[in-house]
Amino acid sequence: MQKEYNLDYFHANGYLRKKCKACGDYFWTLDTSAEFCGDQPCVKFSFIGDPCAKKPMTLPEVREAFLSFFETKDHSRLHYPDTGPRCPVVARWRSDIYLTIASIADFQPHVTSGAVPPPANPLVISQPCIRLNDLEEVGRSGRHLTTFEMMGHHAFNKNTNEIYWKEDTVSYCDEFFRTKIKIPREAINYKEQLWIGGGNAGPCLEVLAGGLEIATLVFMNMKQDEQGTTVLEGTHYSPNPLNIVDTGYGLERIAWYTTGTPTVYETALPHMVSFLLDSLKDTSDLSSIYALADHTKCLSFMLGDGIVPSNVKAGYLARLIIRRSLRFLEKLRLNLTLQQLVEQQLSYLSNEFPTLIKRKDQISEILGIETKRFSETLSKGEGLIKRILKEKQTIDTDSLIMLYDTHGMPPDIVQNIAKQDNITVTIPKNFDSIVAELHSHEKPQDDTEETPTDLPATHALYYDDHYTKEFTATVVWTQTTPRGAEVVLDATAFYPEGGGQPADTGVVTYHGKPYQVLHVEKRGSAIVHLLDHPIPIGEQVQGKIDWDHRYTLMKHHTGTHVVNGALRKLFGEHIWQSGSQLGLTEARFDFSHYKPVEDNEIGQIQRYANDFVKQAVPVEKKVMKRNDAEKAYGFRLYQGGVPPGNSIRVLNIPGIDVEACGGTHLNNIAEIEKIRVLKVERIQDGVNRITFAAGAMADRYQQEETELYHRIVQLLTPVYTIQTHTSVSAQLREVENFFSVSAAQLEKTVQRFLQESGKNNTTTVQTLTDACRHLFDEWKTTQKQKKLVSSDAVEHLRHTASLIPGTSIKIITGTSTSDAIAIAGSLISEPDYVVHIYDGKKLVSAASDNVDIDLRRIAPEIGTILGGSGGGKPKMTQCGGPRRENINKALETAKQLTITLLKK
RNA sequence: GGGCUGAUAGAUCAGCGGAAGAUCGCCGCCUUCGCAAGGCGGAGGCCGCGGGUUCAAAUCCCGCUCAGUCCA
Repeated sequence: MQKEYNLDYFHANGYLRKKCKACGDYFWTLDTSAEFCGDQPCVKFSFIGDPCAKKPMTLPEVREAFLSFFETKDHSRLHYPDTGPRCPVVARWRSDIYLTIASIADFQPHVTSGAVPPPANPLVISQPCIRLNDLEEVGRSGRHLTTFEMMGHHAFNKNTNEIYWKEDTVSYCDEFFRTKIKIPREAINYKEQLWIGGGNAGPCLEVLAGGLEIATLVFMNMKQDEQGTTVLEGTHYSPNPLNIVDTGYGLERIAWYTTGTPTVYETALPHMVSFLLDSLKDTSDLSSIYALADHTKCLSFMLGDGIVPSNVKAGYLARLIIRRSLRFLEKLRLNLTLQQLVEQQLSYLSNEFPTLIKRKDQISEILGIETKRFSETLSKGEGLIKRILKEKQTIDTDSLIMLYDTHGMPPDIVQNIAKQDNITVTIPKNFDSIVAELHSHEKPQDDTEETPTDLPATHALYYDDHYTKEFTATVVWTQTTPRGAEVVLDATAFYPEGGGQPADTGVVTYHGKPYQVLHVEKRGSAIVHLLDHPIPIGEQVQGKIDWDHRYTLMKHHTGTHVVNGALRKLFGEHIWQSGSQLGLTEARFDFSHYKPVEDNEIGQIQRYANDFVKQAVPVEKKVMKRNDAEKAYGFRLYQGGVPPGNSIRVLNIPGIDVEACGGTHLNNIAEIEKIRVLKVERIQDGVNRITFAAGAMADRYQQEETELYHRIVQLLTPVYTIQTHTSVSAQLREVENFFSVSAAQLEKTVQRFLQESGKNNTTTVQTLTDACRHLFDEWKTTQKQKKLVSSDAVEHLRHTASLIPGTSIKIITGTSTSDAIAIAGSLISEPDYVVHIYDGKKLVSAASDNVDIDLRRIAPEIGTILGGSGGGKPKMTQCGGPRRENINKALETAKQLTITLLKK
């Protein structure tokens, strides 16, 4: 490895290779007396209060110095449509991470693997990054930040085309720090290290000054490979097709080095720190102030770049930061809301990052919602804690874990609440690992790896023309499986299942005989047709897809993009696809949004979508170079996932929606005809699902809905005269809500309420909704009356009482039309009674409080006579069974058994 | 995506196979010059929806819906 670092540049400039006395690692230095590598913990910070740089610099000054310096060295700056010179902090172009954690992350995995050429080469960028790994240290350590900018100059070298490699990289670094930041050469050491991360590895030099790592120069030349011959930390690596210069210059750290402030926070977050200090009476808790200054910046980027708080994925991370911030706010007793602080932060960031403040209103709304939600969670949790304390007098580890894992109560908050009752709660040291252990049994989801096949590739005719219905092709491969004959053709118009679009159906004709296409799927670059009958290799066949089937799917697919556009128009740029499934009768589209969709918004979505359809916008379908597409449309392209490869299919509906999409689509959105929203529901925190139908299917739903409406009106007609019949769907929704049932159960439910209410007079009302409300009230009244005991009936039964000889106890057996429990209860409110009452459904036995009897000893026997059984409490039992004809015998037996029981 | 909770009065919850409860809030009366407090009384429940088991389900079992929360 040593030769990896043996650079001409070091030798030519008089650098010495030394071994650190503390850690034993090697480093290059001009300082002949240097004994230590210059990294922590081998040395302490030496620049605080005593910066070696000539003058303090601000973040924008350092950033611009860096970018323009590398521009003079032929590096290009980048530009994206949404975010300008940077990528978003939410890594939309990657499926393996949620947040952008390094400048090189912008180019992984496609550029670094060599599949896609870099957007420029070499290039320079200052990329805002978010890392939550050392969250606990933020504010406390004086140097950790969740949000920072990693400045990088990157060169992607192919063997044939080397831009530059180690020598230039070190030379640029030296020149940049010497001339732009004005750090004396002697103050900087270069430490030899190995860099491993994200499936790549390579030698690297850490650039150290004053005990601070101000840059890392990585020479990424290896990739993870089981066949590889290089073994690093137990993993095999082989040479990467590209030699990548991956540098990371810490913007905040470099600036900090020039200012020498007590912590990095005064330099990285100068305005916010002083704003907080000015707003506080007690400024002693500096670490909380720093953390809050940091977290509000983190939130500005997260929410500004469109993350919607949620209990999953990136949204969960946003919520984590929101809740941590709220607790710091509480701890500091700051008289401001989180909303106000983030607004403040946004105003500080607005010059450097103008896109963030555009979303200010939504960010504020989100923070308002989240603040309220957290306080609700806490107050619920507080009640729970109080109850546990009441019961157990203490909170053991199990409860502590339960409170956190199930109810989101952080242990230190539990501790504080218990303290109010003078109860000490100890948090076990391994609390975090206990929580981790709880979740460790989950199996990691195995990504469905495509089994590599050597099937012959199929030419996809549906991409040549999305409207291809018939074609001629040759069988190039076949095999028979239990589910049918698998056939690969040299070309096909049959669309294989994928991207939420179901497979095409239809027939393949061979020798004049049509064979059903049962399923179509993609396997590698081959498209496999599942037929009900085999066809030999080499034969020519005619394919014909079921056009009705496909055309409906196309309407739904293009419709989905239009609905996405409508949602974005109504709600804003944070709308992002989180799932999509097309069907024949309907399509559903899941999207991020920070609150449930309100009823009146459903109509608005539908109106926007249909307005778009009326505009008859032609749909552009084109294959684009990935870089060109990203440059033109931004990362919004990747709503439906990130396709691999250098070329991607872009579906652009100008002014409405543009996405990378592999599906088949209409030529003009007018062909959608119409869109009807069927349902909007919240499927997850922060995610809503909209279900809609397009074209003829929309009509069908409308018709079904109207029919349902009229059937219900018909049901109600005998007792309700409904005068107006408008907004049928809205009314049905309202009524479904009111009875808390789904549309499928609505009829049944209305019928049930009609029957149970026993209503027989006619009432005139305005609408169906009014009728249902009225019916419900009637039903309630009836239910109450059933429970009411008629005093006449009670008195009548009381007159039939007979005294049990030799006792003061009176016995009553009889039947009643109202609830036997109520009647019996009323009879035994006076002392000395034992009663057996039957109401047609059950036989209730009950005894007055003063009667010494255990009725449970006879209840099963009485029940048996009725063909069932019975039981209950000593002085109140119930029994029954299907054989109602035996009731007289049962009552008589009850009487006899009671007498026997009492005589004992 | 995977767990774990929960759904009962307007609110917070108890009950966890045998007459739907408590506390707060609400209404009325008593007390007071008036208010608060106190005393007495009252109204207010499809026990989330749909099935199943049982003589009997708020309670047990299975779906569904909604909500909360943790992890990646």
